[in-house]
Amino acid sequence: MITRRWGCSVRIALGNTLIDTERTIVYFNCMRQKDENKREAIFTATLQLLNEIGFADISMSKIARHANVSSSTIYVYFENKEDMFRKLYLNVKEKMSRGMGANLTLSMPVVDAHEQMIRNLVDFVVSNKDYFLFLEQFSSSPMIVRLGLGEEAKQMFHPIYELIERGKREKQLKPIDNSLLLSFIYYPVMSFARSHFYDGTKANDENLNMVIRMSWDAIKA
Amino acid sequence: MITRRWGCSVRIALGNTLIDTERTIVYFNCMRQKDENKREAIFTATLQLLNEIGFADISMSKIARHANVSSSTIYVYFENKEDMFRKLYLNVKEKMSRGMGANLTLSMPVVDAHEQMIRNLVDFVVSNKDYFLFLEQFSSSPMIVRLGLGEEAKQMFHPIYELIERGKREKQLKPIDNSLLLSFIYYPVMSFARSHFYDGTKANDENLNMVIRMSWDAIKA
DNA sequence: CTAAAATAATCGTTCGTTCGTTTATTGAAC
DNA sequence: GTTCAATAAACGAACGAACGATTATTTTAG
Repeated sequence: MITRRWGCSVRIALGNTLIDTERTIVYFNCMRQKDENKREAIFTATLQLLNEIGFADISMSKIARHANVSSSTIYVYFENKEDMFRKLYLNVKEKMSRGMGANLTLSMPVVDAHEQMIRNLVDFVVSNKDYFLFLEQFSSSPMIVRLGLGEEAKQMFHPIYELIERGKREKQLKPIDNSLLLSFIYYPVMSFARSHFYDGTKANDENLNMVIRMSWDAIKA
Repeated sequence: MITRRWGCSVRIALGNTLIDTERTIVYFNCMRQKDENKREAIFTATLQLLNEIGFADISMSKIARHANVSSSTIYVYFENKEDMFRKLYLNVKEKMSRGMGANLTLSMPVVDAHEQMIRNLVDFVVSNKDYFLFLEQFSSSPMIVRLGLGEEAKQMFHPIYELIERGKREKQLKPIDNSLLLSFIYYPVMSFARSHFYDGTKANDENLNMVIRMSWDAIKA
């Protein structure tokens, strides 16, 4: 990682102090950079294969073939298979969490924030089918528990929990467990998304407005 | 399957006609019966292992070991791995479907039938954790599509669809897509069940009554 | 030149499945 | 009641293929 070089005169900035030296032994970095496109290619290939053939039939060699890299290259970026799945999940979960919390402010009335959040969720899921299918599959598998990602999973809903807490404080929402409220915000939307992909129930404006109204009817105080 | 025997005199019933013969070659069955306990043991072992290690790490040899049979014995009862998963799914799905439709009559008011159905669902899931976890995992995997069980999956909800159709006819429920109504009946309950198992949100009477009320508020006309 | 990225070749292991043999159960014959 | 022949259940061993991971080597960028 570190290469030794001789005889340079250098100026080093240490905070506000500048140090000039001559004929100093200088150590500096000259490592080859990782190609972040490859990490992304591996992630993308894994997502596509997982949604096509599932955890039962996926393998490192198939992922490598699909990503156009050598299977051993994967081990440059990840410790092992489990580590790759873990990092992929954290990556996708983070995007999903950001997606659902977009354009939300504390100054919005709770009812408007609720509507915005459901629109965010549907937008994100419909335009990121791979992420959605992966999250459904991963969250339903025992892997999420075995990799110790149970708490991470809950963290995904942080934007929803914030909204819920405020809604309860402002007496707009029922004063009940967060998990019960979540059951009527997040999960119906995921079901709606699945219908959109599999049953052809179009996620059109009319249906989306209905989902928003039904969810609100369920959770409002 | 068929054993040949000589010199019997037999009487054969063909509809109403009786045919007597002497010194006829007679073929009849004397095969060893399959031990249905073994089929059940294989199913049970598969369920437990799937919910413990998932589709990624399960194997026929592990299943066999866990079920106390030889791995080759599994192939007496099932054509191959896929066939076993298919039959296991159909088996569990059928039980789930029966469970959710218990004690429902067409003479009940829709609101009461709705309550009964949610109670059925929670009862079934809470007392059949293995079935619940398996159905969640299987339904979220691409296997259900690849095995051509997409239509079978919808059939599971037949009791709910019947209730929904009647509710719409009687103007008790919103006149919207079945899938939207399903999103606020079935899926919140599954979410509730998962909270029960993982988050310790007890599926007590208070919470259950709340889920029933919230679901009804969402779907009522 | 160096060092890490990237790879091809290969490791021992496990996979799903099949094979050949043994075991258990059957109704008929004795 | 005991044997008998017959057949499928049941099994242990073994198959080639593929697995996840490692090693040795080459390529590439600074």
